[in-house]
Amino acid sequence: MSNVKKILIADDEPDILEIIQFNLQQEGYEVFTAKNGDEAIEMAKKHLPNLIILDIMMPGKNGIDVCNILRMQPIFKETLIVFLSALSDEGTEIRGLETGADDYLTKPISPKVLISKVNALFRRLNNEGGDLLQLGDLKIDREKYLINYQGSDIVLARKEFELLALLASKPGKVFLRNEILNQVWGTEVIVGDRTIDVHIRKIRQKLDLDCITTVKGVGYKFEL
Amino acid sequence: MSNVKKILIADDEPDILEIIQFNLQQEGYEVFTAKNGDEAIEMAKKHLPNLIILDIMMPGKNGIDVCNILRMQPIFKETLIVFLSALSDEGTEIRGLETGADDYLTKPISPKVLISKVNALFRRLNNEGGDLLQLGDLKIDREKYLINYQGSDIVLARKEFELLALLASKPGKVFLRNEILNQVWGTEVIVGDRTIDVHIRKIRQKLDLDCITTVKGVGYKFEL
DNA sequence: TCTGATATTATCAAATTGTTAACCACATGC
DNA sequence: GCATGTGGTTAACAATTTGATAATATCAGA
Repeated sequence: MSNVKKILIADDEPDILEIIQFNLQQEGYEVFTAKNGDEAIEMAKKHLPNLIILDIMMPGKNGIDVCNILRMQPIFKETLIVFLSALSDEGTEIRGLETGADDYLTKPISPKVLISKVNALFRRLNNEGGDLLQLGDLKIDREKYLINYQGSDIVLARKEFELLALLASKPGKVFLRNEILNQVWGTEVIVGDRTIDVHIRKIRQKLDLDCITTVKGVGYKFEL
Repeated sequence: MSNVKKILIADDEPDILEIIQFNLQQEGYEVFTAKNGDEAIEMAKKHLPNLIILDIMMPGKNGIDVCNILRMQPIFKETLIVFLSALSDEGTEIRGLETGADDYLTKPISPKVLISKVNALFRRLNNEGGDLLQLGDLKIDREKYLINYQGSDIVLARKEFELLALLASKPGKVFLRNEILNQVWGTEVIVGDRTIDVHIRKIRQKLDLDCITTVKGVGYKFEL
């Protein structure tokens, strides 16, 4: 996962949208916004955020609808989703959580508390990877930007490193080309598809270990 | 992680302790209780619960102290910790979350909501498995894009995989040719009917398992 | 048996990826 | 300022795989 976490906020009140956006940006997150449910789904598909904050009551599709729709797609299974609602109704809260949300927050909420909650959510998500991956003979140190295979260090360029680190973060999982582009290159930059191939090739070359498998028409995966 | 989740609740009010314990037990969790901070730490070490619910204000060590002490030990790094407090003070909540807690709940809280929250926390922790269908000897791993039959992996091309995954998603259900076209090929693309047959054939060939039944004039269905 | 539907096979077109070389931007050291 | 090296991207072409279709064979039910 790239360093900067992406957060999508969906709310029909521009003021709230702006306040939350500002505060989360201050905290170092990359923030996207949506004014309604449909826009939220569109933005989610486009930017593949790590966390989505959904207002429940929005014109058109409401937050719970959006959550349901997203959760049906495998690519959003891991995505953190929290509701942010003025409704402190017990039934709604339960329904929200059972839809597959990770938390249910009620308005009004102070920016500081919101940030604490967001940080807490990410803290746990991050822990799954850790800064040092060890996979058989292969060690990947994200902090020191170092690869070590069978005791000897291997120098990878930054993109190569990030690409390998991403794939290795979930061995076996197939990363779609889209996912890779979003995580390694970010949503801003647009690069061609061949670019990924070339980097994959370089990694395969430097690690003569045959650990990256092509899944044609889908993406790549890491496997020892 | 074992099947039955263990939960430790620490609160100095016996009534609350009992209500929560009862409700969580009803939900199928194994519940331990502690009446104060020291007891909480002792029970945590003894039973290694998956989730600890801590009251903030307790005689002796308060909840935040307990959280701090536990989080220092590697063995409790993965343990879910949530605070449950009558203090809705913003500063305390932030401090609690920054201590390394996963959530901060405020009393009074309805048992149903509490259970929803607890379930939500466990849901994410469990997700390590990813999404895979298991049908007898046949495993379909959508994340790893892999078919495994009786222990050996089978490689399917994308359309083949998607087609099989679709049929297998509802064993027994007959999928009309139209449905299949819509789900696998999308509404945009127009392909002939024979195309489906050919893909079905390839799947049948690769899995020598006879699991796809033709329903003449209607469609196909998956059955073991 | 006849007929409509599906299975099979071979074939071709299209899509996807691998590979190499070249290019540009940028930093470094002379 | 100027050569040099590195990293990242792209273009161009080769190699490969996949997907779709047509043609033919086969099957099941009326």
